[in-house]
Amino acid sequence: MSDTSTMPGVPLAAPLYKELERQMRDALASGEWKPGEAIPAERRLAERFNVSIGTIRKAIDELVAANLLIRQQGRGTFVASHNRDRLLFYFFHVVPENGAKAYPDVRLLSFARSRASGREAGELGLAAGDPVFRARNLLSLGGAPVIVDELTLPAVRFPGLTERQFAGRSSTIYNLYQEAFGISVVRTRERLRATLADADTAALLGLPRGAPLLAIRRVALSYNDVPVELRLSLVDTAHHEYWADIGAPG
Amino acid sequence: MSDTSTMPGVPLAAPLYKELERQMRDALASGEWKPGEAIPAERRLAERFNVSIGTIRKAIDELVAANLLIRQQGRGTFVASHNRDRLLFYFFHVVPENGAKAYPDVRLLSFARSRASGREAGELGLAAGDPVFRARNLLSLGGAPVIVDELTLPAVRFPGLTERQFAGRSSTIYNLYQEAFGISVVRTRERLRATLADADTAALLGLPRGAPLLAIRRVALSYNDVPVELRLSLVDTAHHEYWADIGAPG
DNA sequence: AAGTGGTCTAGACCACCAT
DNA sequence: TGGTGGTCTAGACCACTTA
Repeated sequence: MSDTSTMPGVPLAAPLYKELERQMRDALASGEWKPGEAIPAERRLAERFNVSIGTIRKAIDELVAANLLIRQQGRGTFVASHNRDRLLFYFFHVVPENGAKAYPDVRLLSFARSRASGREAGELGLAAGDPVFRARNLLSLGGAPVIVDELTLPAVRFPGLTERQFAGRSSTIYNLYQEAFGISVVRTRERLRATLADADTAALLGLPRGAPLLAIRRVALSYNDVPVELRLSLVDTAHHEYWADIGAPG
Repeated sequence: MSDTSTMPGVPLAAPLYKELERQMRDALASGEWKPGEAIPAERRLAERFNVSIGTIRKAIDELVAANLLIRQQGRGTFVASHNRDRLLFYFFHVVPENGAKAYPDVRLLSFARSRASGREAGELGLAAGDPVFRARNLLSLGGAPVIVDELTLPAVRFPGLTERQFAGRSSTIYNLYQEAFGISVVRTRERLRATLADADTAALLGLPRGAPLLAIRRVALSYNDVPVELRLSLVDTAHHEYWADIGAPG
C-alpha cells in the first residue's frame, strides 16, 4: 500500500530546485544558518551544489516567498529574524481603529510550570501530562489595557526558562525564543471566536463582566511546522480591530 | 515637489517583466481576458511582446502568485474564476469546529435600493448619498443558521440588478457578479470585532439577545483594487470558528 | 573596485494533456 | 502527435552596497 511509484502527481524525482530548497530548509532548521545572518552568495551556492545560478535563484525564491529568507540587493540574502517591525507587521494583527499600529506594552501577570491538557498536548505534539510553562500577560496599547494573553510553552523546547527571563526581556517574546532557545517562529495558525468576558478578565481590561471579547487561539510554528507555542488572546475590540487581508496586494 | 527622478527606490524605468505584468493586468481588468478562459501560450506572448520566454514567465509568475492566473501544465494558463471551491477555500473563512468545510445555504431576507452613508461612500469610493443596493442574507451551515450577512453594492457597478437575480441564483454571489456584471472579486480586506447580538439578529440565529457574535467587516476588491462590495457578517461562533493562517505552508 | 542580488536572453529538453 | 507549461543551463549585463 505504500507504493507511490504510480501515484499521479507524485513525481519519482523531485525537481532539482525543490531538492535544493529542502537542503536549505534543513540548514535553517538545524541552525547552520542563523537568524539575521547572510547565507552564502548565489554564485557560491551554485558552485557548491554544481547547478546553474538560475536554479539556485528559484530555490531561494521559494524560501523568500515563505518569508524564511530576505533578499537585499547589493548586500546579500539573509535569514529572517524577529525584530520589532517584523513582529508588528507580520504576526500582530490587532490595530486601533482609525489609528496607526503601535507596539504593545507587556506586563507579566503570572508564570508557572504545569502539565499539558489533552487538547494542548494534541496541538503541541506532546503527550497529555507533559510539562509545560504557562504565562499570562496583560498587553496595553496607547496606555490602556486591551489584551489578555495566556501562553503555553512545551518545557522540552525551553529548557531552564525562568520567570525572570520572561518578565525582564527588553524586546519581543519571539525574540527571546530566538536568542535564548534558538527557536524561530515562522508561521502561525489562528482561530477566532466571539466570547464574553469572565469576572477576572473583565477586571484586568477595565470592562463590565459579560462584555464581548474576541478570542484568538494561536498556534505558533517553527521550521518544518513544529509547534512551539499556544496562545489564547482575549481582545477588547471596543476601540481595536483584528486585520485579515486575503490575497496579496500585488 | 512632484519630481521623482531622484527618489531612492523608485527606478526611472520599470523592469520589462513589470511592464508586461501591468499590460496583462490591464487585459484582465478590461475584460480582454475573461475568467475561465486560457490566455495565449507563453511562446506566443514572448513573440507578441518581443521578449524572451523567461521574461514572460516571470511576469506570469507574479500574476499567478496574486491568484489572478492559474497555470495548468500541458493545458495552458487560465484566468482565475469563481467556482464553488475557489469561494470556499479562498474567501470563506468560517468553518465548523472539528468538522469539514461545507457550502453554506443562503436565504435572501431583504433587498432594496438605498443611498450610501458617509462611511460606506468612503469605503466604496463613492460620494455620500450615491445609490447602492442593500441585501440581507441568512446563511446556514449544516442545516442551522450561523451567519447574517448585510451587503452593500454600488449601484453604478451593478446596473439593473434585481431581487430576482439575487435570490434566484444557482451558484455563489461572486459568480453572479462575474457572469452578469463582469466583476471579478480578486481580493478582500476583513476587519473583525466581537459584539453582542441585537434582538433582530438573535432571533434570526436562534440565540438569546446579547449573545456574543463575531462581526466581520469585509471590503471586496476587483482588479486594480477597485472596491465592489461591502459586507457585514455577524457570525455565531458557538460551534464555528474563523480561520486565519499567516505565512504560507510552503 | 569588488561583491552582491536583479534582469534578460536563447535555447534544450522534459512532463503533461488533448486528440 | 502537437501543443502546453515546467525545468535547467550558461552567460551577459545592470543596480546597488560597502569599503
